[in-house]
Amino acid sequence: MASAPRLRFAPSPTGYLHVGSARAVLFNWLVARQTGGEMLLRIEDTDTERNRPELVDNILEVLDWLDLRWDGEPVHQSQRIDLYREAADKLVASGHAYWCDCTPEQIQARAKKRGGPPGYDGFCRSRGLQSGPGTALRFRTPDDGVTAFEDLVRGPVEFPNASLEDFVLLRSNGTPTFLLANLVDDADMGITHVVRGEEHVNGTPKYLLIGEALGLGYRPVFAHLPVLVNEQRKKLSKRRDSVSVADFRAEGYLPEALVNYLALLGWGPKDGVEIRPLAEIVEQFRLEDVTQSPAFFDVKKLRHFNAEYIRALDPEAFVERARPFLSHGEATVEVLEPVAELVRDRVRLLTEVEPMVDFLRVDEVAIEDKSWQKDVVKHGERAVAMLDATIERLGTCGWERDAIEAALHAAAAEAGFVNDEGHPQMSKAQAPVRAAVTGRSVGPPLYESLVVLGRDRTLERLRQARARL
RNA sequence: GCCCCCAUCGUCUAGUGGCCUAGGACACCACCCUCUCAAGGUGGCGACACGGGUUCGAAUCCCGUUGGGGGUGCCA
Repeated sequence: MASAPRLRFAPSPTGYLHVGSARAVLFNWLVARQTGGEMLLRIEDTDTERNRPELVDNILEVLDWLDLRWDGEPVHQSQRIDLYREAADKLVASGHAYWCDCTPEQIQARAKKRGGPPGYDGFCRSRGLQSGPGTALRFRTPDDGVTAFEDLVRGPVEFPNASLEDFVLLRSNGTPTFLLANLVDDADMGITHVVRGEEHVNGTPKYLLIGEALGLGYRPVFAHLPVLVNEQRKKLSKRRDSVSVADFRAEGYLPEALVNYLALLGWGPKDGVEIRPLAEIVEQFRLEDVTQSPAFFDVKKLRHFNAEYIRALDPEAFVERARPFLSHGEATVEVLEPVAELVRDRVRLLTEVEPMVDFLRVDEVAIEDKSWQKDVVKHGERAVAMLDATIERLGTCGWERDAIEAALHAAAAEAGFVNDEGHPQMSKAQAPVRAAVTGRSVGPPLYESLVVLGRDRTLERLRQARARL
């Protein structure tokens, strides 16, 4: 009886979770959800030197934010060391592994002297060394033959064993390396699909060889995803590129938008519909359809997706999602609520909300120099007339949207902002008013904004601007 | 050096021998709509890296070249 697929995401806590890893999780998760299988989480923390336990929290937290949940409890390799040592012992006993006391310097020096390819030369293969301080355990790779495997995204892959060096299984401090722990755990956890980054392709024959030597009869299905690259077409790196998922969260991206976008890197739905519910992606996703070429992470397109997702929110939900990004809390929420829909349609990031409505909250608005020049000073006498007429009309009109609109139309006509047919030219006439009241050239629709601002504060700002002229 | 891989608009992709004078999306440009800005509408710019084959026919298959990437660690 075939059991349900088991996938795994196996990060090492050596850095914050970045978008490349997030995509790897997503693809694993998609397969798990689609097949009714499981996605397990395994923390690969065998390298005690670089390991930063506090980063595990970041990884878990980010996965939770993305809503890409794992099944069961996370497995920590650091708590399973005995398992790997046991496997190592078996390999020594069967002659598949041997102890080596060469230092990296010695290995390098010999390679240089030899003039050939760098890498370990098998120096200790037949020295019969015993385990001891300063000795690492190496795997004896076959000298001939090939190791082949089937890859869902790249098809059949073959490696000549002669190109494989005798790699380290156990460090001289006794800790297992990635290859050993990875294989042992995948087999032990019953992982059926290994879906991971392309950078692991070359290590796969070694992984397989360990399994064979152990007599495990274990053979998962592989899928190596093309790497994500930056504008220089280099693999995304945490050092060079700012690609931490937590940073995107802080910038005001919605997890749904990020996940949707990530799904489209290296894969596309047959019908070409890009922005769609995750459930549909789960249904349509196929590892076999994943592209083999690297993909550039395009923030501009992500931003567009984000704007679309924000616009799809209903006003109440929008306010809730924006809430964590409002540094003045309830005071901002109060002024945002009446214009929530108008603001929601104009922001691409949640961090853009506050600057857009701040003029409604503050007591005194600072007018940006650029706006003052462009929208007021440049219009000269007509701007003066517009401000005067507006102060006049808004002082007495009713204080609701339509009344305000009518008042501004009348003021525009009075100030001479009219076209050939005598209709008010509001695109120009509103500029001085907007600048005076909001301090900026762009923002939410003016009439609705004034309703929220209130008559007193509106008039006060208009008078102050007028006084500057 | 050696091993592995990739190659369609600027970017993400559709395309699996004829439906392709190559489709969509983002970006960009123009116009329309319009109280600013968005959104929306219309149109535009824009690609099969190159050279050989195979075939009646190639973006699609094969070989080579060029370009790019990944790996080559007592990192994962």
